[in-house]
Amino acid sequence: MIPMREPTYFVLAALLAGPLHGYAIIKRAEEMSGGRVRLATGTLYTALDRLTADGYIRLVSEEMVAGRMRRSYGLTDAGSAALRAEAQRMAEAARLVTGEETVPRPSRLGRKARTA
Amino acid sequence: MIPMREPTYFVLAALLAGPLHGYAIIKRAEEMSGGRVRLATGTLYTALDRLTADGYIRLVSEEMVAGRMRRSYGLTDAGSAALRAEAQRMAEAARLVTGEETVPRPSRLGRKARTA
DNA sequence: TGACGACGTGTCGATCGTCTACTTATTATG
DNA sequence: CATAATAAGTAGACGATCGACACGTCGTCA
Repeated sequence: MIPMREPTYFVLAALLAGPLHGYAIIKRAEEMSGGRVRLATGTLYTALDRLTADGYIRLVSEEMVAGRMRRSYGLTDAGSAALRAEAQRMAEAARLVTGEETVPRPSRLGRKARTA
Repeated sequence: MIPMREPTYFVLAALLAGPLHGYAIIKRAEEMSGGRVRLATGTLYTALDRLTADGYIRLVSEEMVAGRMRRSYGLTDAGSAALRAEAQRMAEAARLVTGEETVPRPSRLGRKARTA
């Protein structure tokens, strides 16, 4: 599944912090992208079906709210791996043009030995 | 023209160092991507027409070689700008997932390289 | 000599994700 | 009372890509 289109990428990215339902994914993607990425509903719901069929996300809950189903989806391990692989690919492609290097941001938790 | 698909991005990226003809673009894109990106001829030649119509590249030379046209294309200013904007977009999207930061690589040659 | 791979440009039909537009329905705001 | 926001979903069209095909040259290897 390489490469991924932007809407698909943001659907997965929106789920990084935990499961969300459809409409919340649209809002989260918009927020993450600084307002730039606005998932159309037609894109979102077909993407949810496709990503579920591909095993990248899975339905984690179905609750009835105001007489309507609210379905929440979460990343699977495969989806998380695919998302990270895609981020890696984009970073490398971008580097070809920007001439910049990426350095790991120092995390104060679980600091590892710096591999210079 | 946001976002760009990967083949389109690599057609433009291949021209960063100067004009190339069709087949050379395919080889350069493959080389730049470490062998991963292999532009199909159907993709390449339709992309060249489209990018020319959009003003991102332009025909810079037509020579007869072995009874056949060899057309070389070069980036326009608009194409160069679009390519950099796209690289920027990808770097930002990647950063959302990888949790890394990009730092400018110190260039000891010309600062603020002028768009060829 | 004949086969084969690399070079080189180009077309065609199918595929697939996305987009626009539409539908349905509840709740909150003016 | 109308409008916006929340919420889920479908249908048809569009556009970039892909694989296959077409056509021809050049150099190499058996």
